[in-house]
Amino acid sequence: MSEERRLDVLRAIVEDYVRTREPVGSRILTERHRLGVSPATVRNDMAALEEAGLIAQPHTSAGRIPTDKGYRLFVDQLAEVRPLTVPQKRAIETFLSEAVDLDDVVTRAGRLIAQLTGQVAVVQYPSLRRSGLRHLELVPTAEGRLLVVVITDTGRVEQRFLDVPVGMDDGTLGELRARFNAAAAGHRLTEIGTAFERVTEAMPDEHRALATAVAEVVTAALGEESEERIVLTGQANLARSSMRFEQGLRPVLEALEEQVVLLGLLTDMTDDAGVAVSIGHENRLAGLTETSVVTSGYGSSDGDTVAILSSIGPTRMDYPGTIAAVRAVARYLSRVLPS
Amino acid sequence: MSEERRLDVLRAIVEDYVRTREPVGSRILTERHRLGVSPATVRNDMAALEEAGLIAQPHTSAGRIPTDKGYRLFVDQLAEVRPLTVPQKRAIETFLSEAVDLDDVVTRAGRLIAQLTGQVAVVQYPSLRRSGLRHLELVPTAEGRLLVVVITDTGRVEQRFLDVPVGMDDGTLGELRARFNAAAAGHRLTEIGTAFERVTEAMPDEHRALATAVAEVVTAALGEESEERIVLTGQANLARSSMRFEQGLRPVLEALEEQVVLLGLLTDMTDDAGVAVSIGHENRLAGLTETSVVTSGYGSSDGDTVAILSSIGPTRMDYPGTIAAVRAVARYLSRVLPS
DNA sequence: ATTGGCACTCGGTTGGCGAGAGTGCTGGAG
DNA sequence: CTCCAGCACTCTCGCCAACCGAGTGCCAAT
Repeated sequence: MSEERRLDVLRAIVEDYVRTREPVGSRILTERHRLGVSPATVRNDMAALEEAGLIAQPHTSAGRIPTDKGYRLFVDQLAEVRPLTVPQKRAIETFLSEAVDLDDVVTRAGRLIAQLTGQVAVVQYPSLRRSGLRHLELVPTAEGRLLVVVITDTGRVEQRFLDVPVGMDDGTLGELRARFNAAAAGHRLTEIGTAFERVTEAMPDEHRALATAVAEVVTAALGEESEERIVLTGQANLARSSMRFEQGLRPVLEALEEQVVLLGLLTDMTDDAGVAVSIGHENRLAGLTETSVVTSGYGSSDGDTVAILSSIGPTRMDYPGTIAAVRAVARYLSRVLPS
Repeated sequence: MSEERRLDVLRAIVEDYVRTREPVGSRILTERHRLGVSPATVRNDMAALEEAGLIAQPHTSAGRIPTDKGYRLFVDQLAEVRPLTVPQKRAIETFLSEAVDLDDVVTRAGRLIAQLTGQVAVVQYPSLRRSGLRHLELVPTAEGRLLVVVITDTGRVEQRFLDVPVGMDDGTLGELRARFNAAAAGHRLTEIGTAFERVTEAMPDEHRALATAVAEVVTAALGEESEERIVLTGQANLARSSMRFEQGLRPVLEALEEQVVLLGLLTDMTDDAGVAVSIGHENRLAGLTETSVVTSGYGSSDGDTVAILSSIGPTRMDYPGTIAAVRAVARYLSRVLPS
């Protein structure tokens, strides 16, 4: 009983089941896959695979379907990488390069993933905490309010209002702006706290209060976990006939709306290098036990990960295709990101 | 055969059907609604209502359900306004007032609507074209690129990159910024084109090219239809057991993802005054023929509509409750919006 | 105009039956 | 030791018939 053929059988089962979404039996398998052996032999292999927990049968007299564990083995060892077609690559490139600002880049990336994979796409905005500061702007508004605008080198713009008790003139403001910008230039947003401290200390007494207030607002705004934003696209794909979830799609949609939790999941599973896959019950989120998640980090061209993008679909998904699409978009995105 | 009682019957049918989501028959009706007449009489009224196209029966021996036309009559004449409870109002107020910036306001408004109505919420960002300009910022980035940041009085921030062929010094940039800001102060974004023209004409020759380029980018960016952004929340509500669509929810989800078309629909149906309702086939969008849309404009406290928010659910929805929720959120939103 | 009575219609459910698909097992061949 | 053909067994699915109940429409009586 060759070990190798058993894996061939598993691969054949996964591929067939993904394509037809019907449990696959021994006869069909031998007809469609030139395994060179008879159905009876395949049945023996199947029994072994089932014993190992890699496949299961929905009911006694039905074919087999892969288990989560089976998919895992398939993804790790059996799946053949299938690069995107040239037209697909070109489509990604042109569609992304047409984007006019960061919002546009992120939503377009989402559409792209949703379209290429036929599944749900999740794209995170470049994380503030992993970005650098490009520019800090202070805009006085009518009454005693100050608008603080932070522009990162990944293109994000954040704004906060600040109530300033004392009046201030444009000169002070200009100086403040210049000093802060000089102090922060090139630093990661997480590191500017100390740089700002030096600035505030150097300010003349009468303006020190204002300076500390600004510094506080900026660091507070950028430290907030809640400011991690994501974009969701392609939910309509979940309702396609090809996706039937045992539990219905309610739990899935609900899980997707818990953006904070969802983002946590994605962050945890993404290691810096390349694409990560989480299958079925490997997802700690209850609503996603019938789905698999394929994610990749993306970032500036120097390889730093500043955000995550991913595709979510049923465990019975086209893993090679999805992985290829996610990887490709992540790469192009890294190239296109303002840096 | 009193006309008035016939309408009572219609109202009773709508209310019962909305609550139980089951076709309602003559017996049940008399039991639950103290109409003071017997089932047989109700049957006669029902026959008349059906003749008038206000109700229908799914199959011969089932109760009646309202038609789109029936809902329309109900909404226009029969529905009793039901104000929100005090706790609900308070919840709206506190939840919205906790928002830290415009993004936050819009997403919170969406969550609120989705939660209050148990349906899908659509919230449009304040339209650029109907906003005023608060501040224009020019930020030079490393190479010969200029980042143009536009801040509106509704709190939106838009940004565009601009390639500038010639070198430029901070002084020129500062002057340009000052002039543009002075010229645009207080104007609607749609009107700043002419104001900008005067600025560019007044510039010395060597900087005129740069000035026109900036003016062009700003007006182009703000004129784009595509820059109308919306936020969608509560899709998970569509999958609740209480919502069964004949055609499944695929067409609904698809319609919701066509953001441009959807926004067009909402814009068309919103008249400046108050809440508008569009029922079933009144929606021109094919995917939304089984749904009803309740929208309201919102804007700054002076009553101008700068954006739209709405709730979308099955035609069999709680109209009074939905209308009340949409109206309330729109009002609070108008108060909270920076102005 | 309203009402009680009555025959009728039709969808939904239940139970039984047969066909088909797939399995596990066993015994024999290479 | 591996492979394979044959066979009995199991279980789902689709079909059909029968039945039940809810609800209607109509009519005659008040």
